[in-house]
Amino acid sequence: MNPYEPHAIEEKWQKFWEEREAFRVDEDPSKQKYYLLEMFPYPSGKIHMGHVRNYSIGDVIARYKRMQGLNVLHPMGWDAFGMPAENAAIERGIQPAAWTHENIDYMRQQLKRLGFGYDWRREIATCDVDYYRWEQWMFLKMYEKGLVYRKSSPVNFCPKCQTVLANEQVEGGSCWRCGEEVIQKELTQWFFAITRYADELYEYCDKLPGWPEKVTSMQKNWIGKSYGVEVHFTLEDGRRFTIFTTRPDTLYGVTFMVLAPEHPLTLELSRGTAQEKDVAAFVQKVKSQDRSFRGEINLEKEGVFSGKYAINPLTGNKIPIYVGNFVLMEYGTGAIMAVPAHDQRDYEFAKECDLPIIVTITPKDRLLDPQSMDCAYVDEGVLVNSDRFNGMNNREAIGSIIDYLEETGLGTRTVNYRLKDWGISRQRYWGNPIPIIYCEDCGTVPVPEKDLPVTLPVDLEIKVVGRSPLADHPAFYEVECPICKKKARRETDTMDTFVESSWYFLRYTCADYNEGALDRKRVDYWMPVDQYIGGIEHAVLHLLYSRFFNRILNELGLVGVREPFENLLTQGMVIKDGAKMSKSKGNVVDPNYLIEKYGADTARLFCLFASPPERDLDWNDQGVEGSYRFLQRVWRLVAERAESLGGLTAIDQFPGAGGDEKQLIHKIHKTIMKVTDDLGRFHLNTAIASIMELVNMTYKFIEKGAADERAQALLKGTIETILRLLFPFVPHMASELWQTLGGDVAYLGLSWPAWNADLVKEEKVMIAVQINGKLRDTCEADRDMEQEALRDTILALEKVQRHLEGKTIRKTIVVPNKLVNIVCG
RNA sequence: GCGAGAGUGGCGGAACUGGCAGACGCACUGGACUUAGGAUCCAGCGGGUUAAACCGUAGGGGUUCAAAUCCCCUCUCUCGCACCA
Repeated sequence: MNPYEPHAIEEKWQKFWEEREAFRVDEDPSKQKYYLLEMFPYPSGKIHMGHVRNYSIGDVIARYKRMQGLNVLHPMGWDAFGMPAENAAIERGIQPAAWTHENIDYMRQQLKRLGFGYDWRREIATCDVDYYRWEQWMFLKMYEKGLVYRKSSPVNFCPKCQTVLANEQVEGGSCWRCGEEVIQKELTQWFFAITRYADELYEYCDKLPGWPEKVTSMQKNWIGKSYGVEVHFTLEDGRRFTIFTTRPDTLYGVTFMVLAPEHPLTLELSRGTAQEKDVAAFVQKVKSQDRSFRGEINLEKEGVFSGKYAINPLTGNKIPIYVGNFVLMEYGTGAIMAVPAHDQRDYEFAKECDLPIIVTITPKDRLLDPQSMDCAYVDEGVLVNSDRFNGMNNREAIGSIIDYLEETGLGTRTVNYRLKDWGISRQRYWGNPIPIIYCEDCGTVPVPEKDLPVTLPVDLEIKVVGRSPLADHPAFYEVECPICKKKARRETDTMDTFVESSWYFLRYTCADYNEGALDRKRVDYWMPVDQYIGGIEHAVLHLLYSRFFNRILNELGLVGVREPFENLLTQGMVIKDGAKMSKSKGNVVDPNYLIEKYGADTARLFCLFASPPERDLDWNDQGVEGSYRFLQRVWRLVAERAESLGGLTAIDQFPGAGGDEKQLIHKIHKTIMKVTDDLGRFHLNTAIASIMELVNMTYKFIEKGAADERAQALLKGTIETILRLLFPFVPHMASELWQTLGGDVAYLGLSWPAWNADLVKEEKVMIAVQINGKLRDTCEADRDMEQEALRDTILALEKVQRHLEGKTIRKTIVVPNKLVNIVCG
């Protein structure tokens, strides 16, 4: 017997697949398609365990679906633009392009070494002109439709990365990539009008049954849809200003208003009043505080009187207008009505500034006294001090008051969203150039389609500066205006790299297409993605952007579907010693080391066996040993008897089988059923466990003799089933052993075993015998045995008799083929 | 605070619609084979007991013949959002 030598075997089969283009796939309308996608990696240098896990899961599913006869698209590519390339270039004086392509070459080889089966003809690197040129074209189309616009606004800026970040890319006030504290900066930049799709993106979250609820709920949370009303308050001079509230039921309890420091009225109102200086100073102070400080939850409420009053439209009361640090310009209208009796923040502010409190909702069981309240009353109750609405339940009052406001023209029913438009300008070099030209006479001019692509120059020196290095590269930015032909300046910002990842899955379907961005025919054959697999960290970023982008491309007629990803699987992180693997923690396991020591099959198997895909995987070196041991056990099982089994015709059943043979036949078919079922639900760990059981039983079967030819044929059949079930998980070993047994390997990769339902059922079943719900005995019985007969058998059992002694049977519950419960007392 | 999810042996984890809790693996213990074993094989492995009884799925109640699973309350942990009006 040859010993198990993973390296030689793996190299052999990888070469075999490569030579035959085994994973090449073409559109074939006669076959059912299956588009399986894993999130493409950033080419940072080398593959890490998170990738190994992600892609192992994907590879199992892809191979399994192929074995089931589906036409499987399983592509791979590179999210190749981004800052690490630029940083590496600055540190080492090399070109980002060179650095990136080197990394890609290395990592591609690593993926191949792990035996993942991709259709490499469809490989994409987003930094290639042939990719990003189409994105520029899409930008122009969006520009035509008014879905891209430019505005000046305070933006999140990471001082370390020296660039702008979208709202989604700020995590708790820090940069999502480097963790540096984000500051606010006033910049003019380009925005994608994602808010126009806010409602649809929100509502469709409930129409994505194949997505984990966690993800859709995070997206809904992020979009932050809330129903309310815009209410118009009047200034003393008669001018109106508008606030947004979700609580119109508390309108009669408004005792003051608060404006955000950035609100356009803030400085204006105080002008010429005694408050002018105070307000100006306060606004200055708040502006100087950075965002994370401002967002601090326990930040003390501060504010100053603006010097002016407003009129409550319902009561006619004159109420003071304040400027407060807790009101955000970005949400609603940047101005609020304050109801200290029923809103905790307003309450705190009222206490701070000594403002009156009017109760308008009271609980049923007690009276609220504004003097003695120590916090706002926010629960349900009945309206008081609310004129015609007195006595109503406050929830019902919301609708009635809104109706009244609309009738009288004092307010409008509105829906407000937390989601902001997506700022995509980045002051960096290694990204997709925004195809825009600024001309002194003609203004903002989109690059004409015929002039695309705007190619990113690859011959410039890269330094750390607070703006794109392209801005120091005249050869790039000096252009002539496409309209007037005068000297003009090219936009030097590049696009957020999340733009590239928002449509790469579409380009895979037609990666070689060069007559346009997408070949609709092929896109339509493959889309939507049947199964998407990736990390939870992209729950709102990439996944939300992609849903948005796909809608736009749908409207541009490039894609037929509205939602790009039918089913989503979010795999957990790889944990070691209680923390996510990271260089700083020093708990990284290098996939290369694993491959060298155990081979790719073991690395894959362990990643899949140690825990179910959605959960975090706790890395355990001894567990890897266990997986390795199992594979060796399988190896020995087959290799030791390959010669003697070689000439036999395998069988997985025969009529009249009995004893051990019957048991084994049953186990074969049951295992096929179980593994098939588990793979359908992504329970890869339990699928492996049941294959292990079958292997264990096969060893037992051998141990017991099984010398005659029929038993040997059955043994061969069992082994073949094991190999076919194992193929998606450990394709190299399965192929090698299959071949050792004289099988056609091309066939192995294309045949998922079927089970015989009759053989899954056992003739004898074990019945659990309970007395008063407690297990007292077990008993073998014939399948589907007559209930009366079963009852008699069980009552005759010694242990049962002992427990029944002196008692009367009240009831007997029989669960067919499973359990009998005798109730007595 | 809001939203989502989780809590099962020493560990990773099983148990689809309520029906024998702990599959499979790791670790551990004993044995076999061996000059040797960190290889392999056999046996054991929730607590408890000579054996049983009994106790066990975060804790407490409930529904049910029967609950890890369903309902209510409490606790703990993880994740996301967070002065969102």
